[in-house]
Amino acid sequence: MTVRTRFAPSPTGYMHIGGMRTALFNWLWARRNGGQFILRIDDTDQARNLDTALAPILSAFRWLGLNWDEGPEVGGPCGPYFQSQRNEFYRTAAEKLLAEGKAYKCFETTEQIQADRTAAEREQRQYVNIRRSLELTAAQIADLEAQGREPVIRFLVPRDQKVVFDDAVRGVVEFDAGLISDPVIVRANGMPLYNFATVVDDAAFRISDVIRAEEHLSNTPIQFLLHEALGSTIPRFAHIPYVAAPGSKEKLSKRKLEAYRKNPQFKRMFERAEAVFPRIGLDREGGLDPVMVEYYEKIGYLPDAVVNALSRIGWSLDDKTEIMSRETIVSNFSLDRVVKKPAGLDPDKLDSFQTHWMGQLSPADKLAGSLPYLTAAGLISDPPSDRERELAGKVVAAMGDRIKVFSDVLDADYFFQDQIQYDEKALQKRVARDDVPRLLRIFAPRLEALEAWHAAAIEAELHRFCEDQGIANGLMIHALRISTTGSAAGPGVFDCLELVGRDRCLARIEAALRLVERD
RNA sequence: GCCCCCAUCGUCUAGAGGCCCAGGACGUCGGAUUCUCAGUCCGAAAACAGGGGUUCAAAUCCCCUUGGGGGUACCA
Repeated sequence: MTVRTRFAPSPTGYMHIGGMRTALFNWLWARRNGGQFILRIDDTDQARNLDTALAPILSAFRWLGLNWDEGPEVGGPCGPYFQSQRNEFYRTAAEKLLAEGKAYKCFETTEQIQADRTAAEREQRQYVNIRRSLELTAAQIADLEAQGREPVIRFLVPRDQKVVFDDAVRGVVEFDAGLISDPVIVRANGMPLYNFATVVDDAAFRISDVIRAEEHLSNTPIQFLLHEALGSTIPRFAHIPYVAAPGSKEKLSKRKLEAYRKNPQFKRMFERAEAVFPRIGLDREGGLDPVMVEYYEKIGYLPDAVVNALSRIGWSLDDKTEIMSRETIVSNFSLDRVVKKPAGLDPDKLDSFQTHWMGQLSPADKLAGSLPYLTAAGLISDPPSDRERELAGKVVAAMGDRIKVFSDVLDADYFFQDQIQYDEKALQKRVARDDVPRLLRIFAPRLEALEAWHAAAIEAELHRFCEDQGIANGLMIHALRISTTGSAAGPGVFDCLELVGRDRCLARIEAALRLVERD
């Protein structure tokens, strides 16, 4: 049997990182088995603007390279792939169940149901709905309908059964159907409910493996029974652990964002967002926080790093392998190596994957990834001129693995701007000390007189100077770094000087000296 | 309340009765390299939730306790 998996997002705007992990496992399982991965849009509660809510989700899939074989924009033989357009299928299925006596119209009022529930609670037993509507005669039903009472359709759960299925990650799981309330499968307004629409569609799409988060485990007996009632082939189920919030075992939720800020690692991510997004013209509205896939894209993570990190949440290849290419993951992924306990996304570990995959990038790719940040921040023009592009190339090369995420290139803004900000503390520590200002005043003219302006020549000149003066190289090196870049950290100082350019170096040394001497 | 699931270093995990006084990775802490930062390289500390069984032998199997989590909708 061909493996067909699906992921069914609701169009809610941005793509949740936990949901993406579930999608990834579906995608991996399909790819691993040479099957198909299907995207279906669960938009049964309608409303909302579908296009604006769906576009970011599809774009997140594209960014990560999780291509879908059937679904929105690509179509496929089982379409339509929007549940809102599949109503006739649900209606037909519901009518079939009704006709076979496997479902019934329920006229129960919400007040009555509430009362039944309260009674059950009082007796400390599981609430199971009372099937009063089943007692109604045809005449009574006709009467109620004539009164304009709109019934819901409930699935008649065979309560004498035990539902047993072999979950690919949990093993054999057993539920007592006697404890399951008859689920509403069609609302009074005619719209289907999740459990029902899912079953009808999974059958219609010939889904072989339902891989989903474990919060759906308790939906499974209902879906199992529905499949049986409909006479469709029951898919294999695999309930993978949900992605936990940082520092807890709770499900990661976008509603609890404020609490996550207190987690040290997540705090760092939020701070990075605050530092980067305003500079590239993004506000932090719209869910650009570390719970959403878009955050990682906009900060400048590599899809391969994110896929690598996501694949390791609840799954491992063996006892050693951590760094895995997409191909390695695809060819080794298996459901029986998925763990059962919830696991959190570790931002530190993500960063270490990121550092690794960034290191694998060619200079050209690194530049290509960095350029959009430089243009968005207005550091170079859009599109960049040849000169800007050349400078950017050199800067990116000089920055080396200091660029961990593409937006880190913004740390090198001093190569592109005339005006720089001096790091006050560093200035005090490295320039405003001992003899340094005087030495800088003597050294500046020697820089000015240098024949060729490149790193090696500058370095040679500096060494000569330090020897003449009988001082340690470090003294001048630090002073030069701070005064020409404003920053205490960065690429090798001679590269910095070369890239800043002679005129700007001289002007900045002068500016730094004035700042220091003013005190 | 009821149903279901889960439980190994701070974190992600390896471990499916002897290979484990528990292995790897991230993080942390030391040290080396160095003009800073980043990186790289060495090294260290760090875990089987508790209690009962079963067995010659248990992190691994069973039971109980505790703890965590999910579900219990005309949400998905």
